[in-house]
Amino acid sequence: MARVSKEERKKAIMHHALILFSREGFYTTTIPDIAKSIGMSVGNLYNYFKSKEALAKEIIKYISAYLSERLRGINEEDISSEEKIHKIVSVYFHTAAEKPEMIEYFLRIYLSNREIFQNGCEGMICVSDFVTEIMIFFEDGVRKGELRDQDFFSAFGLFMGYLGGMVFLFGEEILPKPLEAYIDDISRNIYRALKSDEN
Amino acid sequence: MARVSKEERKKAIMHHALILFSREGFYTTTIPDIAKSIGMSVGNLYNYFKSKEALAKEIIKYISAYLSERLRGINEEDISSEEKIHKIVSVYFHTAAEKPEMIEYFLRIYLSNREIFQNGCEGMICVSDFVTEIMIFFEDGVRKGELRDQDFFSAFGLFMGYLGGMVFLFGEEILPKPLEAYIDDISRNIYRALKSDEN
Amino acid sequence: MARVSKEERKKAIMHHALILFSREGFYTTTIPDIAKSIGMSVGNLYNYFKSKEALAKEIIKYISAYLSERLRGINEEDISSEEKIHKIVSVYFHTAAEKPEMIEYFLRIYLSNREIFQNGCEGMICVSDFVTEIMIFFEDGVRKGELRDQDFFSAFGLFMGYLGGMVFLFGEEILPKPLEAYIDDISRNIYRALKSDEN
Amino acid sequence: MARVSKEERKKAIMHHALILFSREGFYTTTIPDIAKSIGMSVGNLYNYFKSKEALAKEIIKYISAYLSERLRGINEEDISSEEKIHKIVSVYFHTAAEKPEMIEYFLRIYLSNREIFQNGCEGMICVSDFVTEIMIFFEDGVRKGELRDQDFFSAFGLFMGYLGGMVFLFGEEILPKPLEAYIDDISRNIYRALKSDEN
DNA sequence: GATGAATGAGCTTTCATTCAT
DNA sequence: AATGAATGAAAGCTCATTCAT
Repeated sequence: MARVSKEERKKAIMHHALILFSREGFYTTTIPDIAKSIGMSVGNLYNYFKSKEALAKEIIKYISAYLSERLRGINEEDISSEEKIHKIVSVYFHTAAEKPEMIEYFLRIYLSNREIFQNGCEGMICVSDFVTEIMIFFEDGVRKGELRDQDFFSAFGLFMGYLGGMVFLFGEEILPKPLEAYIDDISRNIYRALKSDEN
Repeated sequence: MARVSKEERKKAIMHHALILFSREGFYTTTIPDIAKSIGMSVGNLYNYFKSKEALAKEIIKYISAYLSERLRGINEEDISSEEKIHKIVSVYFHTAAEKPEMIEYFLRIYLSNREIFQNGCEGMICVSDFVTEIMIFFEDGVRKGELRDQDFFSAFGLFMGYLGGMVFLFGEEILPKPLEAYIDDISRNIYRALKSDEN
Repeated sequence: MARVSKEERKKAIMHHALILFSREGFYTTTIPDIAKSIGMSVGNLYNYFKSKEALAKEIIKYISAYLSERLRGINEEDISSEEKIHKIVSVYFHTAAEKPEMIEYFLRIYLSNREIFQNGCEGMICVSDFVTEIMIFFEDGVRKGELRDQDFFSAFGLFMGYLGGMVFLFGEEILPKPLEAYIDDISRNIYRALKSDEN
Repeated sequence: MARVSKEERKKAIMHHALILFSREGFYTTTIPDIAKSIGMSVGNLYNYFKSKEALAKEIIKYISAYLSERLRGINEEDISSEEKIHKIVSVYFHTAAEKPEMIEYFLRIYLSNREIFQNGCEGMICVSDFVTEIMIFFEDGVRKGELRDQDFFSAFGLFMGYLGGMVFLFGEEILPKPLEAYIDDISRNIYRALKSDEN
């Protein structure tokens, strides 16, 4: 057990907790549930996270870092805004398909349980990396004349709400096709909504 | 106490529970909390709803009925799809501003706590009225040639995700302006995304 | 509803309660259950019996009266003790087969829930009619020289314990044959145990 | 607290619960009552037994094991059936006198509350050890020609019903003499009922 | 670091009984 | 006599967190 570093152990806990929280909900997942899923004692888990809430907060920071890193890659590419939109949608949906727990956690745990994230994650502090990348994408597009210059939140809400909504529908098993099948449609819709009129 | 009918009393309970659930969350709102907020005993509350979950399910049905009724009014008007979009966004945002508990409940309680609504509200049964109205709007628009003929869920996700996302941002007090200030922007974005190319 | 006398109404309540108590147990049967089974309101039921316990006590008195009446008939017949034993066993088993609720109530509710019958039915006050008839049977037999003169309770315990035990086994669906099939065997065993040595 | 093993702790809980259940009844004994009687917290009690019913079931198994062990000793002795009957009655009554809670539990809790023991203790599964020893005693006696060959249940019901009935009368403080004073009478009655005719 | 027994407050739910009508 | 909404105490059970080892 002493083989792995404290940091690796924390990661492992977060990974297991993320899966349980996203699958069962924050309140319906117990600390013993999490401990058992890692094969660790309840008491020891508290050596790594001082409370269930603290664990939940660290997880959302981890997810934000993960997603923003992927967005940063796209932002750094020298491609049109239209192509970037397609890539962002693609990354989001592929993540939702391959690591559904991440997006589910974002939507069902983080966004929906204000009371848990109140102290320490107010506003969007704990997901600011992620928001920043969307902002960079949007402002780049406007600067290049590819996107209409509108209120940032109108654009941000479109992106996040639309993608989140689709993943919700997918999670409810309402969508008749796999998520990836919607990438083209949705990218097009977003692009049409955001593009500048001269294009 | 016999002044009010059993049905009115149920409505009153639902109203108080709706406010508490949307404000504090399902799990962090207790039955005694609800009873106290109405000035009713805990035991008596169970004469009206057989469980906390049953209460939550009746509330979402009530919200779906409320919203779908408003949408039906719009669908019945003889106006363009563009105007309808504007009216739908307007109704949604005004509801969110005036009865924030309804939209918050929809987003934070209903959509995010699958386990609560599993038995009896699978799929979107408990909000089917509402979904139906969106479908009618969309298919009418396509039939009239005003909207592009695309996958319904691509359109539905745009509507519900986008509007929900904005209300989320508003609830987090992130939006710099009141919700209503975004009606024009958002209506335009949605219309651009959905309209047929010949328009 | 005013057609029937108060006494008839009480009987009806006792009858329904007897069935429910014997089938489901005293604590697992609720007053609303009883009220519903008669088609009467909960409040009105309390006009006839001042509490659940009072109802239970009246029921056991009723059962004792019913059984003792049958035993009195046997005691008054001019037949041998051996024949009387056979008739008593027969009455008991036929009652258990045809009105199982009576014997079940006696065994499972009355004998097993001391706390309910503590005030008002101490000792065997509420079943004294019944005990008295067994005592008459036994003392008659001794007087006639047909039964051994032994401690009354040794004889009473044999009668009541043995018969009760068989009904228990029957209720548990453990007996391979119907109750009545055991009448001869059991009568013989009791007679052998009790008869005087000169016979 | 770590002085005692988990198994010893379970035994201790069962012991205290047994006394309370037999004295006060299953439904009138609360989990807090039991916890308090051991000096343990309510929550911790649930670390040992997953429910009140599970606790009740383990207790009856324990009692059955206890009694059957004593009966096995008697069955293994090389003595006549008449002597065995005397010893069995003696063991039963001494147990009832010294550990009244055991017999009371058997009679008042186990036999009378079917609903509690329905899942997991159907038929006589949870007391099968005990029933088996009575069966061995009876069949040995028949084989040796000391007991009449009759239906096993006619004999079993006599044994268990009679002994149970006497303990009931004792528990009701109806018997004028201590239980032990009845051992000879009752043994004789049982022997007369069961013995083969040639003896 | 690691364990898991122990705590106890607090949850949802039940139900005998009352009482205004 | 009759109704059934209303009460509220108390039940069984859960679970985040602690702490002795």
